[in-house]
Amino acid sequence: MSKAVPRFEECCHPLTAAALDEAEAVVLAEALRVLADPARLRLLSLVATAPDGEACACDLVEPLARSQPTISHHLAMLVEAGFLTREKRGRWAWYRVVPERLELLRSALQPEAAQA
Amino acid sequence: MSKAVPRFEECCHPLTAAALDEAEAVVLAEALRVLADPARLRLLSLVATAPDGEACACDLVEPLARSQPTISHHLAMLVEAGFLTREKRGRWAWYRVVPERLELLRSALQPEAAQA
DNA sequence: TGGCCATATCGACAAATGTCGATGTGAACG
DNA sequence: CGTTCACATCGACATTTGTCGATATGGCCA
Repeated sequence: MSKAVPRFEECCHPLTAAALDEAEAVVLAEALRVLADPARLRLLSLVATAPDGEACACDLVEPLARSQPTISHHLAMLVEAGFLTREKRGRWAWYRVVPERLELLRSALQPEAAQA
Repeated sequence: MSKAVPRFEECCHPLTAAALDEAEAVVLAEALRVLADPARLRLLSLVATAPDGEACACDLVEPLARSQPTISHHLAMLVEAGFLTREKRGRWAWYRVVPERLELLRSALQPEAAQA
């Protein structure tokens, strides 16, 4: 489940510009799959709307109504996929969204996108 | 796997505007999950780039390198989720993309989206 | 009408995934 | 130091999912 080099640029060849080959489709699908889960969408949403744009993992377990290991697992997936960054301060882990990563995905869904 | 009323409007509350509740997250995740597969992304891409914006199912099996039932299954999912429309003409089934549906999804990933 | 063709549906199965409880790790604090 | 706390990792398990071959459906044509 871990990649040496997350190839984000390859991720988002626009769907409607040219037919995707299998390799491109796999990379894009992996990115979308990370978002295609209610728990991870809510985590992303919670972090995005948190004061100062960052949220502590300790504040994310309760609202999700899932166990702490499960939350930790989902956060790790979001970080590995580049949608979140993690900064450990003392005993706590703080998360921030990476807007550029979301924008990259959006560009793949864009009609007639000029990926230049 | 079939819904009486596909609630597309509920689908795409912007992630970064307000924290998603579980129900909203489930709907959005379902939409993303449909796209989070290489075969379905390639189908969408093939239809989008086809001449006159429509493609016959008969031309989609070979490039995908999967069996005919598998292609049919993925096309059905894309239609049910609203990303494609199907029109049966004679013995053939013709598919078209629904750009508004993709745009709806894009709006959910939009930072600071004004969903008004 | 009978056969062929394109597509959809069915049933099955291996692989992937979300979830949990138990446990490991490492920082802070008395 | 030993304890506590926040978080990550591990191992397990039930469910979901992508895929296939076999078969059903329904239009077209000789």
